[in-house]
Amino acid sequence: MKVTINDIAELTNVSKSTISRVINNSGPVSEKTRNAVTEAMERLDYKPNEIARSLSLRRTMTVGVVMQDIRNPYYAYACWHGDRLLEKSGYSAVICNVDNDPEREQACLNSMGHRSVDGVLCIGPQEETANIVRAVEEMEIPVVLVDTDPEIAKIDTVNLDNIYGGQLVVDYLVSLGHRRIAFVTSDFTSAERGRRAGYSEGLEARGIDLDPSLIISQGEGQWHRGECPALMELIRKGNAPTAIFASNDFKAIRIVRLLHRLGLSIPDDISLVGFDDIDAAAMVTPGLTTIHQPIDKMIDIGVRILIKRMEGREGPTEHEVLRPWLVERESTRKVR
Amino acid sequence: MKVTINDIAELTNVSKSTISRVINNSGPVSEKTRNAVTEAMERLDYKPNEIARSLSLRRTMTVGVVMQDIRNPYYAYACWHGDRLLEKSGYSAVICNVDNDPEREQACLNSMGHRSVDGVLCIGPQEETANIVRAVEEMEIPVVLVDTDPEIAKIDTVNLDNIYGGQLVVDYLVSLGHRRIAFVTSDFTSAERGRRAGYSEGLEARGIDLDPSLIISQGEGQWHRGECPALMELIRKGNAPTAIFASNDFKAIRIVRLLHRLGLSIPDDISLVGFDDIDAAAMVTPGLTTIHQPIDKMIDIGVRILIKRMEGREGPTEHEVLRPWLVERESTRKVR
DNA sequence: CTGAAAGCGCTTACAG
DNA sequence: CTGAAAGCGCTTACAG
Repeated sequence: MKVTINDIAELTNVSKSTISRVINNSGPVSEKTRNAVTEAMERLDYKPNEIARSLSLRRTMTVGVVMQDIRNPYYAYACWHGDRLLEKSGYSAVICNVDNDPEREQACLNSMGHRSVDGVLCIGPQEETANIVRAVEEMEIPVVLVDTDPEIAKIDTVNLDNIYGGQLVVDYLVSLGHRRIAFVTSDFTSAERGRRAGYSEGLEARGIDLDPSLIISQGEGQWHRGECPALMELIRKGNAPTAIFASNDFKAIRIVRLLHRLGLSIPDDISLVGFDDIDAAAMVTPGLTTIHQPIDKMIDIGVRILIKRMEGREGPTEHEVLRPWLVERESTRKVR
Repeated sequence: MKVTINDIAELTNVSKSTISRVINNSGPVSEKTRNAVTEAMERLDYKPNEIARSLSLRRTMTVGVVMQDIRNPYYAYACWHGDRLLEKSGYSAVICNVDNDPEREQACLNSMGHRSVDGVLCIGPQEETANIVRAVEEMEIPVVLVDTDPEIAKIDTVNLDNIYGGQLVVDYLVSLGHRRIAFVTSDFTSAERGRRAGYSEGLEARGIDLDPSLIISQGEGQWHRGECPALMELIRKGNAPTAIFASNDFKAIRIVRLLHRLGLSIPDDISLVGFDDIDAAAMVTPGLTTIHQPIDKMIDIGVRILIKRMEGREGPTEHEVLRPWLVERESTRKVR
């Protein structure tokens, strides 16, 4: 039923070699036959079968995008941006969601091989990076990693300077007079661990002793449920910090809710700083002071590298590291 | 470089017909040759080329998912859920983002034809439905629409009863003693228009005259910028409603911010109800009372219909309409 | 149980 | 400028 190149050949009495030439604008074709063919294609509403094309050309012009969790708006945005860039360069994206599950990630990477994508872009942090490294090494197609760093020299990566970001937060809070600054996290990803390192180093640089009771780490499950018993305990005992640094905005927003229930006001009683600058950070009340992670720039660079590799350009492995910056909103103020 | 079925044939001295049989478990193969083939495949780490397979079989086992805006967390969730279901049935999803742009949507639908997906699932409301209808009619593959209703009898659709949802809100607010209930919207999609109709009908059913000054409609651009001058004006003039019904949670969250700036408290000064029950509705402070739209169920049904169609089962066009329900949180209270 | 052959819908040297 | 032929990597009647 679907019209093929043969139908056009039959209708126009032109060989499919020539028709292929007009479709792809490859090789010389006389004006006359070109017109005839073009007209026939329009008349029959002919569209080349991309599958057949891919098989012949041995390239599919699609790239696989593997996402840890597309439900996370931050990565959904990254995905959106990547898709747009790829499309501009004539590629289309096949998005594969792996839900932070290393097994599904492995399966996904495998199927990317089967489905014959021309390259793979992995977006988002993962707890475990061993499997991705193994998978990448087995692939014959280029892979670039954005916002996840297995620290393997031969894989192209684009990352944020999380340590610097952590320091920024501490510097800023200290400049507002805060000295009792809590850090809340899950230490789930290397990004969070970097932010924690920045927190420690920032305090040290300012000559503030690190109080271990102010570092609160709990599983992602608890965060999802919106609980943080350790922090509640601290406050109940009268040891409340004057400021809280949350390892990401998602956790910061949870904290807003918890403090509100306790009758504490942000920023009057406690200042709060997040990390990432997700959309919700600006929408929430009070607006969240946070560290802006330029995910769009990171994706820009990642896509650029990937396209370069897919076009066969070799060159040394790239490891880009971008610097974040602070966005001041309404959740922080000078300590009383 | 990539190992093909021919390499296996050569290595095992078995014809590729037979090898294909063991790969697909189609037709009889002796235990002995099956073992030999399986072993060879493992040894060479052979993976069938899905592109070639698709070309032969004339089905790709992929479905196109067209999203109006994947950055919208609500639809990102829908997409995630759909992807998961499809995967369970052996399909993989190609997600295509169209950014509420009818032209990009058209292009996307066209390219879906090229890329030879086996079916298309469209998720999310669109302002204009004429083009999708046209495109769908030209397609030789099944298409089902979720949460968008062009009101065309021959396209399968799954939708929410938005009118009923709007009535639910009014009933609930009236039961709390509210009579001055504002409705804020953009009237952008048919869903919003349905909610508005429910609002009007709900008021009428309760014998409350509709006050046109309490219906505030403004473009999505203004909502994005977080402005709502008409509402501000109303309040400044002392004509504040006692409750506000926002056509979706996104707008409700904007309202929270605006009222907060005015020094008004939710729910003490004004009650607020949203629509959709996005994740943020539960995370925000105060927790947002809203109408739960069971998008996962809607996707379930949509995918089920689509798979049925892709498997060739005909049957009458389906138009499912689901009922939403109210989720009470902290943004509403009895009128003083 | 197994294999040779044709076919899926394209592209691309090669020869004319 | 144009066409016949081979090939991309699979599947599937058909014959044995």
